[in-house]
Amino acid sequence: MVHYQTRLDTTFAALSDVTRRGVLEQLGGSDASITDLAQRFDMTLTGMKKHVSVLEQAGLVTTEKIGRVRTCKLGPRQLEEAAAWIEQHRQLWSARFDALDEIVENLNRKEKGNARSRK
Amino acid sequence: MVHYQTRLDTTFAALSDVTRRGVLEQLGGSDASITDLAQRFDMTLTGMKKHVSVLEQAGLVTTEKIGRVRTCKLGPRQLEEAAAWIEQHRQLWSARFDALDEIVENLNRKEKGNARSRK
DNA sequence: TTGATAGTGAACCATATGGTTCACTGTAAA
DNA sequence: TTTACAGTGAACCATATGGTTCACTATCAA
Repeated sequence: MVHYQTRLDTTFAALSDVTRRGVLEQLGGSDASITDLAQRFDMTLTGMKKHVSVLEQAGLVTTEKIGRVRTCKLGPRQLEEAAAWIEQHRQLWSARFDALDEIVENLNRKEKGNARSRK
Repeated sequence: MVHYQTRLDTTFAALSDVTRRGVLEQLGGSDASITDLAQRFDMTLTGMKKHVSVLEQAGLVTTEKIGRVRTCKLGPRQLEEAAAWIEQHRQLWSARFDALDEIVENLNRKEKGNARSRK
């Protein structure tokens, strides 16, 4: 049905790494340079740069280089899509589980009824 | 703070593949065997088995083998965790963006004020 | 002008991922 | 009792991922 598969792919993939989720939390607090982040997560500049690139690719982060420092900020609200997907399916899920609950309950009730009528 | 990093890793990783998200949608409709799914997604049995294993590992799907067919159902509600993480950060996000909006607005207002006083 | 600093890119490495084929087991059906 | 079917596991393949080092560029500061 939907067509943003690839976007969702990259978004979820970006979120599937502890370090990157950490970076997002960090940036939730305040903007930071690559160096800041590399230090905080005990990693090479190059390594952190890669993570930031992945996040940027996924639109979760935006960066701007001023002079020689690149500042990273939380990006446009791409989490929305991921949230929407999950939410949609969570509801589906719940519906099914609720249905299941109901069936089970009905069975229990019948069970009781049968037990009573069998007496 | 939180400690379920690994769980989140596997959940998000599981969701980062189109086929697997497709399987989840499929199972949202009705339970299915590996063969069913393999056909529907034009893939080897072995390949689909792997996907199902990943989903099962992530707790998004449960399976039960009866006779020679393994039936896959939506699993316990592991989406909750992922949803919770995203929701939490979405709010953080929004807060920051709202703050930004406010700052911009204030700047605009000041701008106007200055313009007026400069006249 | 000379260092130090911040980031970048290429090359490399080990491991993971998404897929296949092939050989096998266990179950169902004729 | 054969034969067909559903699934499994091992081996393999190409590509992606998460990380490193090293050599380089650009910029800031003394």
